[in-house]
Amino acid sequence: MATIRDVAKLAGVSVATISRYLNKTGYVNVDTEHKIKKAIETLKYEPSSVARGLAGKQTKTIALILPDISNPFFPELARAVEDVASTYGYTVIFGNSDDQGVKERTYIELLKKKYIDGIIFASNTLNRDDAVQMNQSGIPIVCLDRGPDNHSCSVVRSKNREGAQLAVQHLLAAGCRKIAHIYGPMDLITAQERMKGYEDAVKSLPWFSPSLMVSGNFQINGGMKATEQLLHTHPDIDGIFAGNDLMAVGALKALHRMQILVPQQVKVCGFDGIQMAEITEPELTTVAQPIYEMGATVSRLLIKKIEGNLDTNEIYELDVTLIPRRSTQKGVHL
Amino acid sequence: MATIRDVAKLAGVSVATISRYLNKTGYVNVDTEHKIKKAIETLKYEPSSVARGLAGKQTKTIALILPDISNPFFPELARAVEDVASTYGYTVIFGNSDDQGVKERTYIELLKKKYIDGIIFASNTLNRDDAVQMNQSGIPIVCLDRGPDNHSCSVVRSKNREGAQLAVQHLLAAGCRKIAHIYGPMDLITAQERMKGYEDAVKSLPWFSPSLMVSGNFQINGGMKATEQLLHTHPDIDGIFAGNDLMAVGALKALHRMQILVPQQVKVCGFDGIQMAEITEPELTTVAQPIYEMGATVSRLLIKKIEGNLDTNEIYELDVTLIPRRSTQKGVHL
DNA sequence: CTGAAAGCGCTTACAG
DNA sequence: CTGAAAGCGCTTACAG
Repeated sequence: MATIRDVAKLAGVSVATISRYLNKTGYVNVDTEHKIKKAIETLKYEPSSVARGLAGKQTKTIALILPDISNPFFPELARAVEDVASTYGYTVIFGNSDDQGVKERTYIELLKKKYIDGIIFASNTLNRDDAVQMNQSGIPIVCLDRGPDNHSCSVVRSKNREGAQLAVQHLLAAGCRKIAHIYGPMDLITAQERMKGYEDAVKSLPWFSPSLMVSGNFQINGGMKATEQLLHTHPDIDGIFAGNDLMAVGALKALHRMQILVPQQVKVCGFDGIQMAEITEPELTTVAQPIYEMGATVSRLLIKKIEGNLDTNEIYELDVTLIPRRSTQKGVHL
Repeated sequence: MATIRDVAKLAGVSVATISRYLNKTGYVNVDTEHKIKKAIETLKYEPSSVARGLAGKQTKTIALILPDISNPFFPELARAVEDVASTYGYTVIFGNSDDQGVKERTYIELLKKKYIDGIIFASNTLNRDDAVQMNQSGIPIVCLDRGPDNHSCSVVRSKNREGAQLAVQHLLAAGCRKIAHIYGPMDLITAQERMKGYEDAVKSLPWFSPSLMVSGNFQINGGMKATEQLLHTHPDIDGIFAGNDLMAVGALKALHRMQILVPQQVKVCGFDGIQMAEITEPELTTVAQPIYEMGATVSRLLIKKIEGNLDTNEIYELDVTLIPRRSTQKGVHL
C-alpha cells in the first residue's frame, strides 16, 4: 500500500499539502491539485484510517450496543443505523449487552480504546455515572427508549403511552368489554409507559380491576403463561393487550391451545410492529413503532453530535400507528 | 488518558519494557513487573488500540458482511459471530451488502483502510478476483455457504442437499404422494443444492414431473405466489417442500387463503429453522440449520486464520436436523 | 532482563 | 499557497 509520503514524492510536494488536499482544509493551487490527483491515481493511494485516527481525532466509526440482535425488534433497527451511518461515511461496530451492565461497561472501555466517535445505546442498563463519564471523556452518546437521566444524552423513542391508549381504544371499539394487559419487565421504561397507557384508558371503566394486569417477560413464553393465568382468573375477558408483539404471539398460541377462538372469543393486540405479527394466524393487530425511522433518527442525531452540529440533548418522540388486522376484527361470529 | 509514556515514567522504566509487559513478549523482572502493575493501576492506563493498530499490525477487529440483517436468518448468525469474537477479544463491524457486488467491494476498500484483521462474508457476490485480491493484501476471509472459488478461502455451510432429501423423505413417510418444490434464487448455491436434494429424492418416483418445481425468491411473498401457481397447475399435490422457511410461511399463508387445510390436505416443510417457523399455525416442520453453530464456527475459523493457526482452506459442512411439527403431521383427518 | 531509537502513516500548528 | 517538524501512542528490532 502506498503511503502519503509516496504520493508526496511522486507529486513533488510535501505531505502536508497532500493532507490538505485530502481533507479539503486550506487552499491548494489548481496545478498542484492536478499533480496530486494524478499521483494518487497512479499509486492507487488509500489513506490509512488508523493513522488518521491516531493523528487526528476521528475514526469514522460508531458503535451500536443493543440487548440482543436475535430479538426480532433489533435487526431492522440495526439495518437503519448501518444504512445512515454508511451514507455519512461511518462504519458501525455492534455489540450485544444482554441488558447486563457489566457487558455494557466492558464495551464502553473497549470502544474508548478504539477512539470510537460515538455510541448508540439501545440497551437500558446504562446509569448516570456511566453517562457522566462518557460526557467527560468527550464521546457522544445517544440512547434509544431511555437515557441515563434527562440531560446527559439525547433520547429517541416512540409514543408508548399514547400507543397503548390507541390499542385499548381499538379493542373497545372492536367490541371488547373486558380487556386484560400483559406487561413487560418493569425495569424497562417502555413496559412502564405502555402499562400507564393501558391504565389511562381503562381505569375509569366499570369492569376494571388491577388483577387484569399480569406480568410477562417480553418473550413468547411469557405471553403464553400470562394468558393461561389470565384466563384462569378471568374466564370472561374478551380482549388482551400485550405489551409487545412477542408476548401477543404467545397469547395467540396459548389461546389456540385452549381452543379459544381469536378474534371471535378473545381479541388480541400487540405492540411493536415486527414482521412476525404478519405471519400469525390470525394475523396480529399491533401498534407499530417506526422501527426503521427510529434507527435512522438515532444515528443521524449521533452523527450530528459527533460533527459538532448539535450540542443540546433532546428527547425525540416518534409517532406510532395502529395496524388493524384479523386478531381484533369486529363482528366475526362463532 | 494516560499514555504508555506516563506509565513508564511513573514506574521508572522505559516504554519498551511497558510494552513487553503488556504484550507478554519477552521477559520482565518480577520487581519491575510489580512497579509497572502499580503504575498502570494508579494511572488507570488503557493502551490505545488505534496506536497499537498503527504500530503493530492487529486491530483486533473483524467484519461481518451479510446481505441483510433484517432477514430472519442472520440475526442469530450475527449473534454467534459477536459472541465468539468478543470472547477472543475481537470487535465486530457489520455491514449489509444487499447481495450487491458494489456494496461489498466498497466495504472491502473501507475495511482495508481500517486495517481490519479479517472478514466474514455471508454474502454471495464475492468473485474470484476479489478473493485473490484479498489474499494478496493478506487479509484473511472466511465465507458462509459459498466461497469465491474452491481454494481462496474456507467455507462453512450446512448439508443442504442431504437436508432437502431428508425433507422429502419425511413428507413421503407422512403419506404424501405428490410433492412439489419451491426453489430459491438459482444464483444462490444453497437454493441449488436444496433443489438437487429434492430431485435426488423424487426423480425416480412415478408421479414426478419437472413442473412440480417452481421458483420463489426466498421471501414470504414468493412462497405465496409459487404456491398459488402450483395449486393451479397441480391441484392434486399433497406436499410442498419449500427451499426456505420464509417461503414455507408464504405457502402456509396461501394455502390458508385458498382454504386448503394443512396438514390434512397439503403438508408443508421448510428449511432453515428460523424462529418464525415455531409461531405459524400450524407450526412449521423444517430442516433446521445449526445457525448459531455456523456463526460460531465461521468466526472461530477466521480468528484461527488471523492468528496464524490455520493456513489451509477447507470446507466445513455442518449437519442439519429435521424438526417435525404439525404442518406435516401424519394421519390427521378432515 | 532492559533501554534508546526508529518507525507505523497520518494531522496540525507554525513559518514563510 | 506550501514546507519542515513535531506529535498522535504504540511496537519492534538492535544493543547491551
